[in-house]
Amino acid sequence: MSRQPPPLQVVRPAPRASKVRASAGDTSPSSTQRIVDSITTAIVERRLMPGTKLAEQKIADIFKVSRTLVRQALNQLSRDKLVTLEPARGARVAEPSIDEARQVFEVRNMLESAMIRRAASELSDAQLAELRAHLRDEQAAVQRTDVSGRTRLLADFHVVIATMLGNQVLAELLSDLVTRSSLIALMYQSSHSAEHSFEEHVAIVDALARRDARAAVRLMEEHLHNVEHNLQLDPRVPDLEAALMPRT
Amino acid sequence: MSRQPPPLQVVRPAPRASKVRASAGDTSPSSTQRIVDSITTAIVERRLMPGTKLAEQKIADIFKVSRTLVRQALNQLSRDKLVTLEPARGARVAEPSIDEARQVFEVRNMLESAMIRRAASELSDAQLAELRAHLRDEQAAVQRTDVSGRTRLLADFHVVIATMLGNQVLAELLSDLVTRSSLIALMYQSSHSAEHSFEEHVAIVDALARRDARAAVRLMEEHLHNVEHNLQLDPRVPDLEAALMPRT
DNA sequence: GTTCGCAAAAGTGTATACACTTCCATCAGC
DNA sequence: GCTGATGGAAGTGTATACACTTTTGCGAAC
Repeated sequence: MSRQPPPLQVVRPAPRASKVRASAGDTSPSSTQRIVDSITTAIVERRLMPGTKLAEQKIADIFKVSRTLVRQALNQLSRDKLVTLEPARGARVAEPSIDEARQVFEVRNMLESAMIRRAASELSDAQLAELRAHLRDEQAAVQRTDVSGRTRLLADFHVVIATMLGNQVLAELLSDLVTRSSLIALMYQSSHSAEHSFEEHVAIVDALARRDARAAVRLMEEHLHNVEHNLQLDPRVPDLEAALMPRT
Repeated sequence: MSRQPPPLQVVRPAPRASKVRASAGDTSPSSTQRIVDSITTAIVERRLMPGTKLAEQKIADIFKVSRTLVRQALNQLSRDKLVTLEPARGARVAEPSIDEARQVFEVRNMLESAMIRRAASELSDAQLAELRAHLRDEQAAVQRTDVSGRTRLLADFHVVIATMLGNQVLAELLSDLVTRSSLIALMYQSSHSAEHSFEEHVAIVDALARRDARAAVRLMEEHLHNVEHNLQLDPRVPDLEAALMPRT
């Protein structure tokens, strides 16, 4: 009867975490980073559900390292707001609140509308071509119903633009926010389809190609609005259930 | 002859770190957080200069804890970009590049212009009164040439507005960026006086009180522009010096 | 007098040990 | 049968140990 998810399934090593962080040719990422990336990917790809307990020793066993490194990883993840740490109670996959979701999307809107405005005037034709290539990847992933790949690609779209503008600070910030958004979408079962997101991305790039800044901004704002408002944010079922089943 | 700063002066415990982070009545902050706050404050208040080596054992001795907790703190600080970690070489106070400075201010501009626009329409009269109170504190600190207090208050101005808008996510993000800006200002000797910043803050609040969103946005953008462009960002002295004295 | 090499010292990276808190099952008392 | 106490199991928090890397100082060779 418990709504509590199962206590930690297998965390497979991530295929390739397209992290913005590791800038240069980091040939051998640290063990800690490996763990962070694996857990991040597992969360974004829905293999780890919100609320799942992340016991240090179990993760340590899986990755064959000591708890020391696992703790470092969990600390990093908690700063990203992907896991929550309760003193002496351990770590679990975060369960972002409705309010937090609202705030994340508000900040994304602030950043991304300004970003896309600049993109319309500053991106080179070559960069636009790269964006189109990214869109093709998105489409391919959507068509072959590659859920994890498509989730990552749809999220990366936003980060790629930031990177193209040459602003690493922005790219890292946005990377965090986009990852958080994925967790939020996962938590509040979005009815916004991947196809829909993809099409909106296409429209945005088209506007960029026309150098139509106003349209691009409008389309980006609509896109974010759609993603946010297709979440099941109404405190209906969750509230009742949460009220009847206080999690310990 | 070395331009290298002295190898770590005393890190006095911080007086009061007005961190956005600790939300509720955190009566006993963890040791790790104590260290993070102390070092952060020390950096912002210019008691620790960029490039200063932060040896784990020395810090551990100062705070009377084990290296374990110091490492946790240094990891957090490196995520805030206040400290740079080089594998097997240890931690030093970060020396943000000119390019990073540019990017930080660009992101701040994106966030804060959108923020101040919302503030103009959404802040209550009571909140505006609070802002005025904050301005009085700023003025007092400026007048009595309380360097550390004034630095903190001038930075807090921006975070306070974010908090008033009820967006914790924005407030935390901005808090990080503002702290980074302090380190940047410290590194590139700003010629922008505290008095000048204070006066610009007053003008911004005046515009908010008139509910003049456009003026508020314009003033905020000018303010950030002034702060940024009064930095000695021209790669003149630093470049030559750096070229002649490669840091090991 | 300068440069190179080597060994000791200092410092970081990871694992492990142990104290202490929380969780959970069992059992006595009602 | 139910409630509440109790002891152990599990898990987290911090310190310490030890391997390995970088740095530094000294002396030999040129």
